[in-house]
Amino acid sequence: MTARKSRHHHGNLRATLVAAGVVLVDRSGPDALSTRKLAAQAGVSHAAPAHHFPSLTHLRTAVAAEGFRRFTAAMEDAMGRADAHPRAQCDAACRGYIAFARGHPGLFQLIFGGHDLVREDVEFCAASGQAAALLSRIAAPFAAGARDRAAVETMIWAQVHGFCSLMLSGQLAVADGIDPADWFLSLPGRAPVGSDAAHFPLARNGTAA
Amino acid sequence: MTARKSRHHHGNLRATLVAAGVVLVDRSGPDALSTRKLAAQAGVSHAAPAHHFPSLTHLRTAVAAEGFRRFTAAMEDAMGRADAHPRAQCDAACRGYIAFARGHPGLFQLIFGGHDLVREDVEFCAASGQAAALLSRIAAPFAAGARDRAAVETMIWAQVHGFCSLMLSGQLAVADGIDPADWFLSLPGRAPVGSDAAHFPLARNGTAA
DNA sequence: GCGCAAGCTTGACAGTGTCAAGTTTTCAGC
DNA sequence: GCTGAAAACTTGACACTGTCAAGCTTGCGC
Repeated sequence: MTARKSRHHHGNLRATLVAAGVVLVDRSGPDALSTRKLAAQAGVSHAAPAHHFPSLTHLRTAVAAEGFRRFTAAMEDAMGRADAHPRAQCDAACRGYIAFARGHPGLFQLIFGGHDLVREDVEFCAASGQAAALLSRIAAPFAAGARDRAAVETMIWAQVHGFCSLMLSGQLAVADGIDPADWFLSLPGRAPVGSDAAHFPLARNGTAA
Repeated sequence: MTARKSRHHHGNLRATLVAAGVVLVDRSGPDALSTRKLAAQAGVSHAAPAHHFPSLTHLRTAVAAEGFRRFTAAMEDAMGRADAHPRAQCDAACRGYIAFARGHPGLFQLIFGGHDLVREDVEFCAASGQAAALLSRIAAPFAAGARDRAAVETMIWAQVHGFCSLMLSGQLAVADGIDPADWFLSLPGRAPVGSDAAHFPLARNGTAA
């Protein structure tokens, strides 16, 4: 189905470019993305991508959207293999978060690293919105009111995201032989805390509830 | 002293390039950095920077080192204007952290955004080491043992850094009219928590100690 | 005053994104 | 089943990028 014979029309160029872009970013980082490289890899001329993406920024945005989908999938995957208990689900999501950042640093940095993206792109918004919705769902059991909910969401996200971000930028060295996710989950005072006593199997100081 | 007349020798090119680089990154983001642009701005030929920096990555690293120095200065400045109490110092450092991220998003992303940098550069290591040392000093009063100290450091840094990082990448919208630093400092469960009761003027649930 | 090294220039090269114009293919409407 | 128009792709060009190889200019130690 892909590139039957070697015709003038590729038939599926847009998807091919995005897929190749994901691989390239994953391997060589966000800055390695190049319309000409992807065009060559897809076997088309250097200007072909321009007919599917108005600019490199748009192509980068499409790759980032796919990155967001895989990011969400990483969390959902970890959650699917965990207990249904709210705290276990939250911990699992954090594990998925950290695993994605470690396994796909290029995509992680493309998504969160402040690169030039078309932030109002509908596909990108949908993909990032799904990730945000997942975080929101995880935070819900730990919050009473709307303000609590925003606060708990922010804390969960900020903590795990800051941990990943610092780890990737080399500012936070985790000792050899220690799994970063284990280390993160063992940190005292990790969110959610506060009004979540009912869903919190371990008390804040490490003693059983 | 700068560029006397218009001589062949600039006299202070290295420092001039870094200074112009800081301004450029501050204005237009890390990706706008270009040896030719800086050369033109300094009034020298396009290949002149190569005699002071082996590659663009080295120039970028020098700019990042200066960025780290200003980042540290922003925290120290806020701390200087705050009470000497450990908790007040920690809060002030967070305010400085957030103020720097908001005021200089380009430099913040250059430093922490996973860009290509010469991480073993001595000047860069010194600059980033000073920031880490400051964080360590702030965390010290809240930690009992060595493991606690690393954990508290990690939590403080991860929380505020994640908050800033998500804010800059547009994933975390702070309501209009609310100061992001105020909102962050008001979050329940913010580190340091745990063994810091003696230095914690407010109890964890918001009631006075 | 001389010589040499450092600092800077000029020119070139391969690579990039983007535009304009031309060619090929697909497909809807008759 | 043909036709014309639109979509898909190519070719060529342009300005821009980082980097290299030469050569020129200047300052400074001797």
